[in-house]
Amino acid sequence: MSVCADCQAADSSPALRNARVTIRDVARLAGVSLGTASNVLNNPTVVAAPTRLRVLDAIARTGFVRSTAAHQLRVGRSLTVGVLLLDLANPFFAEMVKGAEAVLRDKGYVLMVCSSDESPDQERRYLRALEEHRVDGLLTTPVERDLKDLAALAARGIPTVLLDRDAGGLGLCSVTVDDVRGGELAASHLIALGHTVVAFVNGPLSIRQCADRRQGARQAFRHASLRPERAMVEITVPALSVEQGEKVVERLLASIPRPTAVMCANDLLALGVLRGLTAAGIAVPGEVALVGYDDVAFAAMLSPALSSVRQPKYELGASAAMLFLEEVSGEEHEHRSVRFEPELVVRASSGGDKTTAISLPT
Amino acid sequence: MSVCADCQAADSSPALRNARVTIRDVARLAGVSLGTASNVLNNPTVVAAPTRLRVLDAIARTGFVRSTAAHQLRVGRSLTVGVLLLDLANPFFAEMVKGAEAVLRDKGYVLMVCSSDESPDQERRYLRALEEHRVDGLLTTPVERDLKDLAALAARGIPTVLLDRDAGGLGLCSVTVDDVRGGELAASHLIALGHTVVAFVNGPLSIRQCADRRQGARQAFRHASLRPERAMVEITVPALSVEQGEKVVERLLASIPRPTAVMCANDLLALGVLRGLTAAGIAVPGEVALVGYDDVAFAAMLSPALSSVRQPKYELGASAAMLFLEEVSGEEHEHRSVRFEPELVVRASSGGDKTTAISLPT
DNA sequence: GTGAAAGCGCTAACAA
DNA sequence: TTGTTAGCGCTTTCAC
Repeated sequence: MSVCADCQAADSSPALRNARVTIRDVARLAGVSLGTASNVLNNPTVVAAPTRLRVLDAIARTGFVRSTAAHQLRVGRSLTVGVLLLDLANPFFAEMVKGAEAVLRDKGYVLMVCSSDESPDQERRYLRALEEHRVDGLLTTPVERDLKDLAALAARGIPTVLLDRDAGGLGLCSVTVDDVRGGELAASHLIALGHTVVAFVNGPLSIRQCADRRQGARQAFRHASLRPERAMVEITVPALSVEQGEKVVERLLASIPRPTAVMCANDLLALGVLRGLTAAGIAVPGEVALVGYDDVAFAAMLSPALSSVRQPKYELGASAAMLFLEEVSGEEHEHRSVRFEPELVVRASSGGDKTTAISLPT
Repeated sequence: MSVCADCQAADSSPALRNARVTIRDVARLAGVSLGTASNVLNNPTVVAAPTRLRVLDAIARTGFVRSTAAHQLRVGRSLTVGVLLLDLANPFFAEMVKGAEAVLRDKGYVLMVCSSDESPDQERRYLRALEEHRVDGLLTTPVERDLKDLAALAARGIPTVLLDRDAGGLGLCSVTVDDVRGGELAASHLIALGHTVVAFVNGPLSIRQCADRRQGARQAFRHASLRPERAMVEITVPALSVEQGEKVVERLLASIPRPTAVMCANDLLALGVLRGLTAAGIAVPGEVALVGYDDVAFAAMLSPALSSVRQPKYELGASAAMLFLEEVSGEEHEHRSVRFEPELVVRASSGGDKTTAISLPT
C-alpha cells in the first residue's frame, strides 16, 4: 500500500514504465537547477541552507537513489572491489573475504566476489568481467602461476593485491602466509613423531601454495636426513575438496610401503581423508597420523581433532584490503608484501598432542 | 615487457595519465566511425566482414575493454546481482552463494556479495549501496522480519528473491526450506529418544528461520503430549556463531531441571555447544544429546558426528538465481515460492544412530 | 554498410 | 549562491 504510493509518486512524471527517478527529477521538484541538486550531494557546504533543505526534501519525497554507474562515468571510480578466489565454499576463503569486507564496507566499497573454482578459464572470464566493471581494485588468489594477466591488469590501472600468493617480482602488493614454512611445520611434526613414510596429499603444483608446502615438506625431510623421494609419498589430486580427499584413501592404502602418516594440503582434503580412513576402519592416529592445513573452524572439533597449520585468514583479507586502500589513497605507494607466519596446531589426529613440544628446525 | 608495449600503445593518444582506451580509440585506429565499432560488438552481422575484421584487430591491438558502466547507462542493465546474506563465513550461506553463482555466471552476471552480519543497520546500508549500483536483481536473506524495504525495492524495479525466507504475502519470489518441519524433525527425534527436558539454543526470534524452527519444535512437543513450556528450555543467543554456542553451555548446565538434550538453531551453535560440553567434561551423547541444523560439511565429522537437519544449500542458491532469471526473462512472470523439504540426518551426537528409524508425526 | 548525433544520469568547471 | 554546459563511454536510431 504505502509501497504503491511511493512508486506512484516516483512514476508521476515519467511514462508508464517504472522509470528511475533521476537527479533532474529531484531538481525539478525542488525548483532548483540540476547542478545545485548535485551540489547538495557532493558539495553540501556550498549551497544555502534553505535550498539544501528543499533539495533534501525532494530527494526524500522522490526516493531518489544516485546511480553509481553515472557517477562512475564522470568520476572514474566504481566503488567496487573485485575478489576473485579459488572457492568461496572453502571456509578459508570465505573467512578471508569477510576480513576484506569489514575494512572495505566502511569506505563505501561493495565486493564483487567470484570463485574461479581453480579453473584458469573461469578465472580469465571473471577477470575480464571485473575489468569491464572497472573495479577500483582486485584482491585475488590466482589459479595460474603465470601472473602476467594480473600484472597487465595492474598496469592498466587496476590496483591488484595478491591474496595468499607471492608477487614474484611483479609490481604488485601481496599478502601471504609463509607456505614453505607451513609445509615444513607439518612434515617436521610427523617426522619428529617417528614417521618415516609420510603421504602428502597435495593439489596441483600449479597452485603456488601447493608447490610451496611441498617444498617446505621436502626441506623438513632433508633436515631430518631423510630422502624425500623415499620418505614422502606424493599424491596429487585435481581439487582441494572433501570429495577428493575421500577418494584418495584407496590409493593411499594401496601404496607400498604404506604410509603411517598423511599430511594434506588443506583441511578439506584432510577431512575427506579422515572420513575415508574411518570408513575403511583405519584408526586415526593409531594406524595413520593425519595433519591438515588451514585450521579452519571445524578442524578442532573433528573426530579425532585435526592437527593443522593455522593461517590468519581474516587478517589476510583485512590486510589485503588495507593494502588496496593504501594504494588508492593517493600518496605515492610502494608495492608491499605483507607476510604472516603460520602456526602448527597440534591436536589428536597426528597423535602428537600427548608428547612434549618438539623443537623444530627453523 | 609486452605489457609495457600494450600500455604505451593504449596511452599514445591520451595524456600522460593511463587513460582507458575507449571504443572511440578503437574506431579511430580501425578507421571507422564510432557507431560501426559499436556495431561490431553488439550487432556483428550488420557490418561487412572486412570492416569487422579491422575493428576486431583494433580491439585486440588496443586491449579495449568495454565499460559496463557506460553500457549500463544506455541499456539499463548492470549485469550484476546483489547477494545480501547474514554471514558469508557461515558455510551454509557460502554454499548457497556458490549455487547462485554457478547459474548466474554463465549469463554474464557478477555477484555483489554482502554480509549483513545480522545487523539491520548494516543491511540497510548495503541495500542502499546495491540499489545505487542498480543491481539487476537481489537475492537476500533479510535480517528484519519486516520486508517493506525489500518490497519497496522490488516495486522500484529490482527483482528480489528471498533466500531461505518466506515472502509473507508480498509480491516476491522466494526459496525456502520448511523450517517449521525442520524444527519438528529435530525435536521429535529427541523426544522419541526419550528426552523430556530439551534445551533449544536459538537465535533471535526476529529471524524467521529461528521463529519457525521454534514453532516446529513446540509442535513436536505437543504432538508428544508434552507441554513445551515445561519440556523445552529456550535459550536465546544474539548470534548464530560458534562463540555464542560455546558461551551458552554455562547457562545450559545451570538450568534446572538440567536438559538431557540440546537442539540448536544451526550447526555453528551446535559446534560451539559441543565444544563447550566437551570442555566441561560432559559426555555427548551419553549425558547430553545434541542435534544441530543445516548439516554443513563438517557436521558428519565432528566428535561425535553431529545429528543435524539437512538443507539443500547449493540448490537453494541455484533456484533463487533461476527464479531471478525467470523474472527478468521478459515473459510475464508470476512470483513463485519454491519450497524444499529438510531432512533429518541422524548421527552419533543425538545417540539415535543405533536405534531403528522412528516414525515421526507428519 | 557506414556515419552522425542524441542521450543514458551524473559531476565539475565556469558564468552569471 | 545558483544555473548552464560539456562531457564521461557507450548504444541506437536515423540518414546517407
